[in-house]
Amino acid sequence: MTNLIEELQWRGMIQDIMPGTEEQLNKEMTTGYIGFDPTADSLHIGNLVPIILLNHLQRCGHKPLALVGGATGMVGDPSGKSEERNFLSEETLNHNLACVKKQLEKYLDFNSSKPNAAEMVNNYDWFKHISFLDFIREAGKHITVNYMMAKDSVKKRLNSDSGMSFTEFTYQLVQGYDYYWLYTNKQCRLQMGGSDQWGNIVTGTELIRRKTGGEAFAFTCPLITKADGGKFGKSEKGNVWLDPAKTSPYQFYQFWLNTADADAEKYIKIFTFLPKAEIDALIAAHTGNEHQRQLQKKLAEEVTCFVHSRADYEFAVKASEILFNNDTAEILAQLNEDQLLQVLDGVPTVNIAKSVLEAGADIVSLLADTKIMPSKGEARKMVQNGGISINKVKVEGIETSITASQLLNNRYLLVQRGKKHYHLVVVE
RNA sequence: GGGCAGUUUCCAGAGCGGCCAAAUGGGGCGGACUGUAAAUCCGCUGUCUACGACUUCGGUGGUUCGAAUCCACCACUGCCCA
Repeated sequence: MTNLIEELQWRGMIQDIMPGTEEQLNKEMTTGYIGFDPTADSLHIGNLVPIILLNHLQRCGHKPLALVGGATGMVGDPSGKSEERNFLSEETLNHNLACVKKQLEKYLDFNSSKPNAAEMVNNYDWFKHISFLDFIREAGKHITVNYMMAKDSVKKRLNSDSGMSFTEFTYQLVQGYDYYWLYTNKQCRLQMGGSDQWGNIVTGTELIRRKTGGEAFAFTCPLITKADGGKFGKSEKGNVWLDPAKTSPYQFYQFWLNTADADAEKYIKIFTFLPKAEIDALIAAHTGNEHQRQLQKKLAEEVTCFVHSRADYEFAVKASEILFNNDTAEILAQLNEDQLLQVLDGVPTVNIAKSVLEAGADIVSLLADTKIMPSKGEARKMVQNGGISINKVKVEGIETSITASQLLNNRYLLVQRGKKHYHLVVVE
Protein backbone atom coordinates (compact mmCIF):
# COMPACT_ATOMS: atom_id res chain seq x y z
CA MET A 1 0.00 0.00 0.00
CA THR A 2 1.59 3.25 -1.14
CA ASN A 3 1.57 6.22 1.18
CA LEU A 4 -1.14 8.43 -0.26
CA ILE A 5 -0.34 11.47 1.82
CA GLU A 6 3.32 11.40 0.88
CA GLU A 7 2.38 11.08 -2.77
CA LEU A 8 -0.03 14.00 -2.63
CA GLN A 9 2.29 16.11 -0.56
CA TRP A 10 5.06 16.38 -3.15
CA ARG A 11 2.44 17.07 -5.76
CA GLY A 12 1.30 20.08 -3.76
CA MET A 13 -2.18 18.69 -3.38
CA ILE A 14 -2.64 18.98 0.35
CA GLN A 15 -3.86 22.12 2.00
CA ASP A 16 -5.45 21.19 5.32
CA ILE A 17 -5.19 17.78 6.90
CA MET A 18 -6.78 16.43 10.02
CA PRO A 19 -4.35 14.95 12.56
CA GLY A 20 -4.16 11.15 12.34
CA THR A 21 -5.21 10.96 8.70
CA GLU A 22 -1.89 9.61 7.47
CA GLU A 23 -1.76 7.00 10.24
CA GLN A 24 -5.26 5.81 9.39
CA LEU A 25 -4.38 5.45 5.70
CA ASN A 26 -1.23 3.51 6.45
CA LYS A 27 -2.99 1.22 8.91
CA GLU A 28 -5.61 -0.32 6.61
CA MET A 29 -7.57 -0.07 3.41
CA THR A 30 -9.64 3.03 3.98
CA THR A 31 -12.80 4.15 2.28
CA GLY A 32 -12.77 7.81 1.28
CA TYR A 33 -15.29 10.01 -0.49
CA ILE A 34 -15.70 13.23 -2.38
CA GLY A 35 -18.99 14.84 -3.33
CA PHE A 36 -19.86 16.15 -6.79
CA ASP A 37 -22.62 18.68 -7.22
CA PRO A 38 -24.86 18.18 -10.24
CA THR A 39 -24.91 21.86 -11.16
CA ALA A 40 -24.44 21.18 -14.88
CA ASP A 41 -24.94 18.31 -17.29
CA SER A 42 -21.21 17.72 -17.53
CA LEU A 43 -18.25 17.87 -15.24
CA HIS A 44 -15.65 20.48 -16.08
CA ILE A 45 -11.94 20.64 -15.47
CA GLY A 46 -12.53 22.18 -12.07
CA ASN A 47 -13.93 18.77 -11.09
CA LEU A 48 -10.85 17.08 -12.39
CA VAL A 49 -8.92 17.60 -9.17
CA PRO A 50 -11.42 15.69 -7.00
CA ILE A 51 -11.54 12.95 -9.64
CA ILE A 52 -7.77 12.71 -9.57
CA LEU A 53 -7.76 12.64 -5.78
CA LEU A 54 -10.12 9.67 -5.80
CA ASN A 55 -7.98 8.06 -8.45
CA HIS A 56 -4.84 8.45 -6.35
CA LEU A 57 -6.73 7.04 -3.40
CA GLN A 58 -7.60 3.97 -5.40
CA ARG A 59 -4.09 3.60 -6.82
CA CYS A 60 -2.79 3.56 -3.28
CA GLY A 61 -5.05 0.62 -2.51
CA HIS A 62 -7.94 2.40 -0.83
CA LYS A 63 -11.59 2.42 -1.74
CA PRO A 64 -13.04 5.55 -3.37
CA LEU A 65 -16.67 6.60 -3.09
CA ALA A 66 -17.94 9.13 -5.56
CA LEU A 67 -20.94 10.86 -4.10
CA VAL A 68 -23.31 12.65 -6.41
CA GLY A 69 -25.34 15.28 -4.67
CA GLY A 70 -28.92 14.52 -5.56
CA ALA A 71 -29.96 15.99 -2.22
CA THR A 72 -27.29 18.62 -1.65
CA GLY A 73 -27.81 19.84 -5.20
CA MET A 74 -31.33 20.77 -4.17
CA VAL A 75 -30.00 22.97 -1.40
CA GLY A 76 -26.99 24.80 -2.83
CA ASP A 77 -23.56 25.13 -1.28
CA PRO A 78 -22.88 28.65 -0.05
CA SER A 79 -19.10 28.10 0.10
CA GLY A 80 -17.31 30.60 -2.07
CA LYS A 81 -20.56 32.10 -3.28
CA SER A 82 -21.33 35.71 -2.54
CA GLU A 83 -25.00 35.35 -3.33
CA GLU A 84 -27.85 32.99 -2.83
CA ARG A 85 -28.02 30.41 -5.57
CA ASN A 86 -30.98 29.76 -7.77
CA PHE A 87 -32.66 26.44 -7.53
CA LEU A 88 -32.39 24.00 -10.36
CA SER A 89 -35.59 22.39 -11.47
CA GLU A 90 -36.04 18.76 -10.60
CA GLU A 91 -35.83 17.58 -14.21
CA THR A 92 -32.59 19.50 -14.77
CA LEU A 93 -31.19 18.08 -11.59
CA ASN A 94 -32.03 14.53 -12.54
CA HIS A 95 -30.67 14.97 -16.01
CA ASN A 96 -27.43 16.46 -14.66
CA LEU A 97 -27.15 13.70 -12.13
CA ALA A 98 -27.37 11.03 -14.79
CA CYS A 99 -24.76 12.76 -16.97
CA VAL A 100 -22.33 13.29 -14.12
CA LYS A 101 -22.64 9.69 -12.99
CA LYS A 102 -21.89 8.45 -16.46
CA GLN A 103 -18.78 10.58 -16.70
CA LEU A 104 -17.43 9.56 -13.34
CA GLU A 105 -17.61 5.92 -14.39
CA LYS A 106 -14.89 6.60 -16.93
CA TYR A 107 -12.30 7.77 -14.47
CA LEU A 108 -12.38 5.23 -11.67
CA ASP A 109 -12.27 1.46 -11.55
CA PHE A 110 -15.73 0.23 -10.62
CA ASN A 111 -14.91 -3.44 -11.23
CA SER A 112 -16.61 -4.99 -8.23
CA SER A 113 -14.40 -8.07 -8.14
CA LYS A 114 -11.69 -5.95 -6.56
CA PRO A 115 -11.81 -5.26 -2.84
CA ASN A 116 -11.16 -1.57 -3.37
CA ALA A 117 -13.54 -1.12 -6.29
CA ALA A 118 -14.95 2.37 -6.57
CA GLU A 119 -18.58 2.91 -5.71
CA MET A 120 -21.06 5.56 -6.63
CA VAL A 121 -23.54 6.84 -4.08
CA ASN A 122 -26.28 9.43 -4.26
CA ASN A 123 -27.16 11.25 -1.08
CA TYR A 124 -30.74 11.60 -2.23
CA ASP A 125 -31.08 7.87 -1.56
CA TRP A 126 -30.83 8.38 2.17
CA PHE A 127 -32.20 11.88 2.44
CA LYS A 128 -35.48 10.99 0.74
CA HIS A 129 -36.41 8.86 3.73
CA ILE A 130 -35.58 11.43 6.36
CA SER A 131 -38.30 13.78 7.51
CA PHE A 132 -37.58 17.31 8.55
CA LEU A 133 -38.29 16.51 12.17
CA ASP A 134 -36.04 13.44 12.08
CA PHE A 135 -33.28 15.53 10.66
CA ILE A 136 -33.38 18.35 13.17
CA ARG A 137 -33.56 15.86 16.01
CA GLU A 138 -30.89 13.52 14.70
CA ALA A 139 -28.40 15.91 13.17
CA GLY A 140 -29.39 19.38 14.31
CA LYS A 141 -29.33 18.57 18.01
CA HIS A 142 -25.63 17.80 17.94
CA ILE A 143 -24.36 20.94 16.30
CA THR A 144 -24.81 24.39 17.76
CA VAL A 145 -25.81 27.37 15.70
CA ASN A 146 -22.83 29.16 17.21
CA TYR A 147 -20.58 26.52 15.69
CA MET A 148 -22.24 26.81 12.32
CA MET A 149 -22.08 30.58 12.30
CA ALA A 150 -18.37 30.55 12.99
CA LYS A 151 -17.68 29.08 9.52
CA ASP A 152 -16.07 31.42 7.05
CA SER A 153 -18.59 30.70 4.33
CA VAL A 154 -21.38 31.68 6.68
CA LYS A 155 -19.66 34.64 8.30
CA LYS A 156 -18.97 36.28 4.97
CA ARG A 157 -22.55 36.05 3.95
CA LEU A 158 -23.90 37.27 7.27
CA ASN A 159 -21.91 40.45 6.81
CA SER A 160 -23.02 40.96 3.23
CA ASP A 161 -26.10 42.83 2.04
CA SER A 162 -27.59 39.87 0.26
CA GLY A 163 -27.77 37.81 3.44
CA MET A 164 -28.22 34.09 3.46
CA SER A 165 -31.30 31.93 3.39
CA PHE A 166 -32.00 29.32 6.02
CA THR A 167 -31.72 26.77 3.24
CA GLU A 168 -28.11 27.55 2.44
CA PHE A 169 -27.27 27.96 6.09
CA THR A 170 -28.36 24.37 6.56
CA TYR A 171 -26.10 23.11 3.79
CA GLN A 172 -23.12 22.27 5.96
CA LEU A 173 -25.33 20.17 8.17
CA VAL A 174 -26.69 18.29 5.19
CA GLN A 175 -23.21 17.60 3.88
CA GLY A 176 -22.07 16.76 7.38
CA TYR A 177 -24.85 14.23 7.62
CA ASP A 178 -23.66 12.64 4.39
CA TYR A 179 -20.33 11.91 5.98
CA TYR A 180 -22.02 10.55 9.08
CA TRP A 181 -24.22 8.31 6.96
CA LEU A 182 -21.28 7.00 4.93
CA TYR A 183 -19.32 6.55 8.14
CA THR A 184 -21.94 4.31 9.67
CA ASN A 185 -23.18 2.53 6.53
CA LYS A 186 -20.12 2.35 4.29
CA GLN A 187 -17.32 2.38 6.85
CA CYS A 188 -16.11 5.57 5.24
CA ARG A 189 -13.31 7.15 7.28
CA LEU A 190 -12.03 9.86 4.98
CA GLN A 191 -13.46 12.86 3.19
CA MET A 192 -11.52 14.90 0.65
CA GLY A 193 -12.35 18.04 -1.26
CA GLY A 194 -11.23 21.47 -2.29
CA SER A 195 -10.04 23.73 0.49
CA ASP A 196 -13.30 25.68 0.26
CA GLN A 197 -14.98 22.55 1.56
CA TRP A 198 -12.99 22.44 4.79
CA GLY A 199 -15.78 24.01 6.83
CA ASN A 200 -18.40 21.60 5.57
CA ILE A 201 -16.10 18.64 6.02
CA VAL A 202 -15.28 19.52 9.59
CA THR A 203 -18.97 19.77 10.41
CA GLY A 204 -19.18 16.16 9.24
CA THR A 205 -16.36 14.85 11.39
CA GLU A 206 -17.76 16.82 14.31
CA LEU A 207 -21.18 15.26 13.83
CA ILE A 208 -19.62 11.80 13.66
CA ARG A 209 -17.64 12.41 16.84
CA ARG A 210 -20.64 13.69 18.78
CA LYS A 211 -23.10 11.06 17.56
CA THR A 212 -20.90 8.00 17.61
CA GLY A 213 -17.79 8.95 19.49
CA GLY A 214 -15.87 7.63 16.48
CA GLU A 215 -13.06 9.30 14.64
CA ALA A 216 -13.21 10.35 11.02
CA PHE A 217 -10.50 11.95 8.91
CA ALA A 218 -10.18 14.47 6.15
CA PHE A 219 -7.87 16.54 4.05
CA THR A 220 -8.34 19.19 1.41
CA CYS A 221 -6.57 20.16 -1.75
CA PRO A 222 -5.65 23.78 -2.52
CA LEU A 223 -7.92 25.45 -5.03
CA ILE A 224 -6.26 25.71 -8.41
CA THR A 225 -5.15 29.22 -9.23
CA LYS A 226 -3.53 30.87 -12.20
CA ALA A 227 -0.36 32.92 -11.92
CA ASP A 228 -1.96 35.84 -13.72
CA GLY A 229 -4.86 35.93 -11.29
CA GLY A 230 -7.46 34.74 -13.79
CA LYS A 231 -9.98 32.09 -12.95
CA PHE A 232 -8.74 28.59 -13.64
CA GLY A 233 -10.71 26.47 -16.03
CA LYS A 234 -12.13 29.12 -18.29
CA SER A 235 -11.19 29.47 -21.92
CA GLU A 236 -12.39 32.25 -24.20
CA LYS A 237 -15.39 30.13 -24.94
CA GLY A 238 -16.19 29.64 -21.28
CA ASN A 239 -15.94 26.54 -19.16
CA VAL A 240 -13.74 23.71 -20.30
CA TRP A 241 -15.93 20.62 -20.02
CA LEU A 242 -15.02 16.98 -19.85
CA ASP A 243 -17.85 16.08 -22.20
CA PRO A 244 -16.35 15.93 -25.71
CA ALA A 245 -19.63 17.15 -27.13
CA LYS A 246 -19.30 20.39 -25.15
CA THR A 247 -15.55 20.90 -25.42
CA SER A 248 -13.93 18.97 -28.23
CA PRO A 249 -10.79 16.98 -27.41
CA TYR A 250 -8.92 19.37 -29.67
CA GLN A 251 -10.03 22.41 -27.69
CA PHE A 252 -9.35 20.52 -24.51
CA TYR A 253 -5.81 19.74 -25.65
CA GLN A 254 -5.31 23.35 -26.65
CA PHE A 255 -6.42 24.56 -23.24
CA TRP A 256 -3.61 22.64 -21.57
CA LEU A 257 -1.06 23.41 -24.22
CA ASN A 258 -1.63 27.11 -23.61
CA THR A 259 -0.79 26.86 -19.93
CA ALA A 260 1.48 29.69 -18.80
CA ASP A 261 5.06 28.79 -17.90
CA ALA A 262 4.42 30.03 -14.39
CA ASP A 263 1.63 27.48 -13.90
CA ALA A 264 2.96 24.51 -15.84
CA GLU A 265 5.14 23.03 -13.10
CA LYS A 266 2.34 23.15 -10.60
CA TYR A 267 -0.24 21.73 -13.00
CA ILE A 268 1.82 18.81 -14.23
CA LYS A 269 2.14 17.58 -10.66
CA ILE A 270 -1.52 17.91 -9.95
CA PHE A 271 -3.14 16.87 -13.21
CA THR A 272 -0.93 13.98 -14.29
CA PHE A 273 -0.03 10.70 -12.63
CA LEU A 274 3.58 10.79 -13.80
CA PRO A 275 6.05 9.68 -11.11
CA LYS A 276 8.20 12.19 -9.30
CA ALA A 277 11.43 11.25 -11.07
CA GLU A 278 9.90 11.80 -14.49
CA ILE A 279 8.36 15.13 -13.54
CA ASP A 280 11.62 16.34 -12.01
CA ALA A 281 13.43 15.41 -15.21
CA LEU A 282 10.84 17.20 -17.31
CA ILE A 283 11.09 20.34 -15.23
CA ALA A 284 14.86 20.27 -15.46
CA ALA A 285 14.69 19.87 -19.23
CA HIS A 286 12.13 22.63 -19.50
CA THR A 287 14.09 25.16 -17.49
CA GLY A 288 16.11 27.27 -19.87
CA ASN A 289 14.30 25.81 -22.88
CA GLU A 290 10.90 27.28 -22.18
CA HIS A 291 10.31 28.03 -25.83
CA GLN A 292 10.11 24.30 -26.57
CA ARG A 293 7.24 24.01 -24.11
CA GLN A 294 8.03 20.46 -23.18
CA LEU A 295 6.08 20.74 -19.95
CA GLN A 296 2.96 22.08 -21.62
CA LYS A 297 3.11 19.41 -24.30
CA LYS A 298 3.48 16.59 -21.81
CA LEU A 299 0.79 18.05 -19.59
CA ALA A 300 -1.62 18.37 -22.50
CA GLU A 301 -0.80 14.85 -23.64
CA GLU A 302 -1.32 13.24 -20.26
CA VAL A 303 -4.51 15.04 -19.37
CA THR A 304 -6.07 14.60 -22.81
CA CYS A 305 -5.30 10.88 -22.73
CA PHE A 306 -6.72 10.54 -19.25
CA VAL A 307 -9.92 12.45 -19.89
CA HIS A 308 -10.49 11.42 -23.49
CA SER A 309 -8.27 8.83 -25.18
CA ARG A 310 -4.92 8.43 -26.85
CA ALA A 311 -6.57 8.50 -30.26
CA ASP A 312 -8.21 11.80 -29.41
CA TYR A 313 -4.88 13.14 -28.25
CA GLU A 314 -3.08 12.12 -31.43
CA PHE A 315 -5.76 13.71 -33.47
CA ALA A 316 -5.57 16.92 -31.50
CA VAL A 317 -1.84 17.10 -32.13
CA LYS A 318 -2.34 16.57 -35.84
CA ALA A 319 -5.07 19.18 -35.99
CA SER A 320 -2.89 21.62 -34.07
CA GLU A 321 -0.06 21.18 -36.53
CA ILE A 322 -2.24 21.86 -39.49
CA LEU A 323 -3.95 24.80 -37.89
CA PHE A 324 -0.89 26.48 -36.43
CA ASN A 325 2.08 25.69 -38.58
CA ASN A 326 2.74 28.19 -41.29
CA ASP A 327 3.58 26.19 -44.36
CA THR A 328 0.64 23.91 -44.28
CA ALA A 329 -1.26 25.19 -47.29
CA GLU A 330 -0.10 22.18 -49.30
CA ILE A 331 -0.79 19.65 -46.59
CA LEU A 332 -4.23 21.11 -46.22
CA ALA A 333 -4.89 20.73 -49.92
CA GLN A 334 -3.84 17.09 -49.79
CA LEU A 335 -6.26 16.03 -47.09
CA ASN A 336 -9.30 14.09 -48.16
CA GLU A 337 -12.75 15.10 -47.04
CA ASP A 338 -12.87 12.86 -43.97
CA GLN A 339 -9.49 13.96 -42.72
CA LEU A 340 -10.32 17.58 -43.31
CA LEU A 341 -13.57 17.41 -41.38
CA GLN A 342 -11.89 15.60 -38.52
CA VAL A 343 -9.09 18.10 -38.24
CA LEU A 344 -11.57 20.94 -38.29
CA ASP A 345 -13.96 19.29 -35.88
CA GLY A 346 -15.41 21.92 -33.60
CA VAL A 347 -14.62 24.80 -35.94
CA PRO A 348 -17.75 26.85 -36.60
CA THR A 349 -19.16 26.30 -40.07
CA VAL A 350 -21.22 28.42 -42.40
CA ASN A 351 -23.07 27.28 -45.47
CA ILE A 352 -23.20 29.24 -48.68
CA ALA A 353 -24.71 28.50 -52.08
CA LYS A 354 -22.41 27.32 -54.79
CA SER A 355 -23.73 29.95 -57.16
CA VAL A 356 -22.14 32.65 -55.02
CA LEU A 357 -18.67 31.43 -55.91
CA GLU A 358 -19.27 30.56 -59.53
CA ALA A 359 -19.19 34.17 -60.56
CA GLY A 360 -16.35 34.87 -58.14
CA ALA A 361 -17.25 36.45 -54.80
CA ASP A 362 -15.34 39.45 -53.53
CA ILE A 363 -13.64 38.74 -50.25
CA VAL A 364 -15.24 41.58 -48.31
CA SER A 365 -18.81 40.61 -49.11
CA LEU A 366 -18.07 36.98 -48.49
CA LEU A 367 -16.76 37.69 -45.00
CA ALA A 368 -19.71 39.90 -44.12
CA ASP A 369 -22.37 37.67 -45.67
CA THR A 370 -21.11 34.62 -43.85
CA LYS A 371 -21.07 36.59 -40.60
CA ILE A 372 -17.42 35.75 -40.15
CA MET A 373 -16.98 39.50 -39.83
CA PRO A 374 -19.85 41.54 -38.39
CA SER A 375 -19.83 44.23 -41.09
CA LYS A 376 -18.27 45.00 -44.41
CA GLY A 377 -16.38 47.85 -42.86
CA GLU A 378 -14.69 45.55 -40.39
CA ALA A 379 -14.08 42.91 -43.02
CA ARG A 380 -12.37 45.46 -45.21
CA LYS A 381 -10.16 46.66 -42.39
CA MET A 382 -9.27 43.14 -41.37
CA VAL A 383 -8.19 42.26 -44.89
CA GLN A 384 -6.19 45.47 -45.19
CA ASN A 385 -4.42 44.63 -41.95
CA GLY A 386 -3.47 41.22 -43.27
CA GLY A 387 -5.69 39.46 -40.75
CA ILE A 388 -7.51 37.11 -43.12
CA SER A 389 -6.26 33.91 -44.69
CA ILE A 390 -8.08 31.53 -46.98
CA ASN A 391 -6.88 27.93 -46.90
CA LYS A 392 -3.83 29.10 -44.93
CA VAL A 393 -2.86 31.63 -47.60
CA LYS A 394 -2.97 35.28 -46.61
CA VAL A 395 -5.43 37.39 -48.56
CA GLU A 396 -3.71 40.33 -50.19
CA GLY A 397 -5.92 43.32 -50.78
CA ILE A 398 -9.63 43.91 -50.68
CA GLU A 399 -10.03 43.42 -54.40
CA THR A 400 -9.38 39.69 -54.06
CA SER A 401 -12.17 37.51 -55.30
CA ILE A 402 -12.83 33.94 -54.33
CA THR A 403 -13.79 31.40 -56.92
CA ALA A 404 -14.92 27.81 -56.94
CA SER A 405 -11.45 26.71 -58.04
CA GLN A 406 -10.11 27.46 -54.58
CA LEU A 407 -12.43 25.01 -52.84
CA LEU A 408 -10.86 22.18 -50.89
CA ASN A 409 -12.34 18.86 -51.95
CA ASN A 410 -14.62 20.91 -54.13
CA ARG A 411 -16.74 21.89 -51.14
CA TYR A 412 -14.82 23.62 -48.39
CA LEU A 413 -13.08 26.89 -47.73
CA LEU A 414 -11.00 27.37 -44.61
CA VAL A 415 -11.24 30.98 -43.55
CA GLN A 416 -8.87 32.16 -40.85
CA ARG A 417 -9.17 35.40 -38.91
CA GLY A 418 -6.02 36.29 -37.05
CA LYS A 419 -3.97 33.43 -35.72
CA LYS A 420 -6.48 31.45 -33.79
CA HIS A 421 -9.91 31.92 -35.26
CA TYR A 422 -11.07 29.53 -37.93
CA HIS A 423 -14.29 29.21 -39.88
CA LEU A 424 -15.20 26.50 -42.28
CA VAL A 425 -17.28 27.61 -45.21
CA VAL A 426 -19.26 24.77 -46.71
CA VAL A 427 -20.60 25.14 -50.23
CA GLU A 428 -23.97 23.61 -50.97
C1' G B 1 -41.00 66.82 -0.39
C1' G B 2 -36.82 70.89 -1.25
C1' G B 3 -31.76 72.15 -3.33
C1' C B 4 -27.64 70.99 -6.46
C1' A B 5 -24.87 67.96 -9.99
C1' G B 6 -24.93 64.76 -13.92
C1' U B 7 -26.66 61.38 -18.37
C1' U B 8 -21.26 61.35 -24.67
C1' U B 9 -19.45 56.09 -28.99
C1' C B 10 -17.61 48.69 -25.36
C1' C B 11 -15.91 51.14 -20.38
C1' A B 12 -13.77 55.51 -18.04
C1' G B 13 -13.72 60.39 -19.51
C1' A B 14 -12.83 65.27 -22.63
C1' G B 15 -15.78 68.40 -25.71
C1' C B 16 -19.84 73.50 -24.00
C1' G B 17 -22.71 76.83 -31.24
C1' G B 18 -19.54 75.60 -37.02
C1' C B 19 -12.58 73.18 -37.72
C1' C B 20 -16.84 66.67 -34.19
C1' A B 21 -17.78 60.35 -36.10
C1' A B 22 -16.35 63.36 -31.48
C1' A B 23 -9.51 64.30 -27.60
C1' U B 24 -7.17 60.87 -24.15
C1' G B 25 -6.81 56.34 -21.39
C1' G B 26 -8.54 51.30 -20.79
C1' G B 27 -10.48 47.15 -23.12
C1' G B 28 -11.20 44.46 -27.67
C1' C B 29 -9.40 42.96 -32.53
C1' G B 30 -5.52 42.59 -36.08
C1' G B 31 -0.05 42.99 -37.70
C1' A B 32 5.51 42.57 -36.56
C1' C B 33 8.67 40.03 -33.11
C1' U B 34 8.11 35.37 -30.34
C1' G B 35 6.83 29.79 -28.00
C1' U B 36 -0.33 29.10 -30.56
C1' A B 37 3.54 32.90 -24.38
C1' A B 38 4.99 37.44 -21.79
C1' A B 39 7.00 42.19 -22.82
C1' U B 40 7.44 45.70 -26.71
C1' C B 41 6.26 48.32 -31.18
C1' C B 42 2.55 49.45 -35.15
C1' G B 43 -2.52 49.64 -37.08
C1' C B 44 -7.91 49.26 -36.53
C1' U B 45 -12.11 50.00 -33.15
C1' G B 46 -20.48 53.88 -35.86
C1' U B 47 -22.67 52.07 -40.77
C1' C B 48 -22.55 51.89 -46.02
C1' U B 49 -23.34 51.22 -52.67
C1' A B 50 -16.30 54.02 -49.25
C1' C B 51 -10.98 59.73 -51.77
C1' G B 52 -17.69 60.30 -50.72
C1' A B 53 -22.45 59.54 -48.19
C1' C B 54 -25.46 58.43 -44.04
C1' U B 55 -26.89 57.76 -38.75
C1' U B 56 -25.08 58.80 -33.49
C1' C B 57 -23.71 62.24 -27.92
C1' G B 58 -30.61 59.87 -22.05
C1' G B 59 -35.95 60.97 -24.53
C1' U B 60 -39.23 64.54 -26.93
C1' G B 61 -39.95 69.18 -28.87
C1' G B 62 -37.82 74.20 -29.77
C1' U B 63 -34.10 78.42 -30.95
C1' U B 64 -30.46 78.88 -35.15
C1' C B 65 -28.16 79.16 -41.89
C1' G B 66 -25.86 75.49 -38.47
C1' A B 67 -26.55 71.96 -31.98
C1' A B 68 -23.17 66.69 -28.42
C1' U B 69 -22.84 71.90 -27.30
C1' C B 70 -28.32 77.00 -26.18
C1' C B 71 -33.83 76.65 -24.32
C1' A B 72 -38.32 73.79 -22.45
C1' C B 73 -40.47 69.53 -20.70
C1' C B 74 -39.95 64.30 -19.41
C1' A B 75 -37.02 60.01 -17.64
C1' C B 76 -33.09 58.07 -14.96
C1' U B 77 -28.58 58.48 -11.71
C1' G B 78 -25.57 60.72 -7.81
C1' C B 79 -24.96 64.18 -3.69
C1' C B 80 -26.99 67.48 0.13
C1' C B 81 -31.30 69.14 3.31
C1' A B 82 -36.21 67.34 5.36
